[in-house]
Amino acid sequence: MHEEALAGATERADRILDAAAELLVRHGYRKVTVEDVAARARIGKGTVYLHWRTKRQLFEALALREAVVLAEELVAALRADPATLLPHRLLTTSYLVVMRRPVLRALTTEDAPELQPSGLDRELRSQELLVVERLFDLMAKRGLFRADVPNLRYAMTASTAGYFLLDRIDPTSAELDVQEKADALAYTVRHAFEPAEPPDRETLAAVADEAIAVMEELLPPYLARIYTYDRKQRTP
Amino acid sequence: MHEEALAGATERADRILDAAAELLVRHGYRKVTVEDVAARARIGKGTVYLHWRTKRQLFEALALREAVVLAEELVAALRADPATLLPHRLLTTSYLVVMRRPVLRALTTEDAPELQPSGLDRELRSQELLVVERLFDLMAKRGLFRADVPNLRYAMTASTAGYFLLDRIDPTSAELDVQEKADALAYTVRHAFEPAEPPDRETLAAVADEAIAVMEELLPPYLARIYTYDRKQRTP
DNA sequence: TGTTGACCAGTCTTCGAATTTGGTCAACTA
DNA sequence: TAGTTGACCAAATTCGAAGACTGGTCAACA
Repeated sequence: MHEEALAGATERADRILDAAAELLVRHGYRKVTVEDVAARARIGKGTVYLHWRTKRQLFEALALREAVVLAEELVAALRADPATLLPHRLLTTSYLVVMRRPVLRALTTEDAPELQPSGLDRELRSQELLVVERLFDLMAKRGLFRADVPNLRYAMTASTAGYFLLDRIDPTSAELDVQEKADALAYTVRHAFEPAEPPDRETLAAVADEAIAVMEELLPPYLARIYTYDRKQRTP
Repeated sequence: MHEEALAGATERADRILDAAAELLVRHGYRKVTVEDVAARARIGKGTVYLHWRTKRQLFEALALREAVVLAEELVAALRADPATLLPHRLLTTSYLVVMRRPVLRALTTEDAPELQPSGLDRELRSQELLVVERLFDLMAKRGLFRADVPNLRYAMTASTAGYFLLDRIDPTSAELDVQEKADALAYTVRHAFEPAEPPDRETLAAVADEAIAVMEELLPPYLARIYTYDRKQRTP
């Protein structure tokens, strides 16, 4: 790929990722072959390997692209209304985005251990963890969480996980529609972890800006990871 | 088995179930053979089939026996202190019992689809569901839950499930010890679903009695199912 | 009457062959 | 010459049949 074609290159990368996405939701990680993806993107198999070193990195790139979309949606929502930063709103927004995007849904629903974040290299992973950590700290410090929650991180994760995972286990939960579940989630988070009085408008706006900044810090390395050929990294 | 030996019979059933329990926690449902269980109980394999029609029913009996223990522990706790009926206390008590009893822990942790409640026959299952339903209604009606929770059942299930399932998925959560997790669970349920003011002592005691009655209704059919040979039922 | 283990049919495991697939690279094209 | 490709290879996966195992039965036994 020569300089001039770089734009076209990430364009092609996107086409490949589109193909991978389509096939992933239809057949699941295991049953999708690199050749299928290449064929669907109307390119040769070798060309796929000009973008990523392994099948796994290809699908990790797909997962990252979806993560970026999620982050961008959150940022957009925060810009439109800083009150989106309230934990229950942030959570339900995320929940709805995940459940409405087939790929994200497949990634959380289908347990493809190959695609779990553990597959990512340490730098990026720790960066991501750091962001979550920083967001939590930021929000906690600015009074978006009640101060006395024991093991806040764990409590949030555990209380929230069920909403994402339950349909996998208990078919009963399929009866409710996504919006109802989102409402239940919102209610739970709101009452379990938020203070009675939300912060006033100004601080909310200020913290939202900080949060946006933190999240946007994450995007460049993610984008780099998606579209830049990585000569070293080779997740084994 | 003649009349006189009936006591001895359930005694033997218990010995078999003990053997099954031991082997279940060690090797998991799949790897345990009926012959192993019989050998460990120092009886012939055929004898196992004098108690239950299938391997599956044997292990369902084991699961039921554990459920009975759980119910009894709850009843005991309720008798000792009616305030145990407060949702956050009821939940954490259950959680701690489950996590501290290897068999219950294995049954919830290890996903042996054969042992999921779905395996039980409709009558008993619906009876069990009915009990949960009735407990929920009872508690809701008497003010143990806040009145405005949307989809209370689902919200409770989803918010709670993560605490039982998370270690399976996210090894990070293994860092906290059981008591800390139980505390987090208690906090969450307490704030998410309970009213600011708990019911007064008297009504609490009264409702606890009702709850005990409801739960104890469940025990006889369970016990029957565990120890009575069932000539018809044959879960396919 | 109560117990058992030999026995049977169906299932699961094994393991080597055959096929598929991830990944490479020499040849090809524009 | 930069960029692309599909034939090619080794490794992994699937397939299939032989064999082993296990759930469940029941005639024989205690």
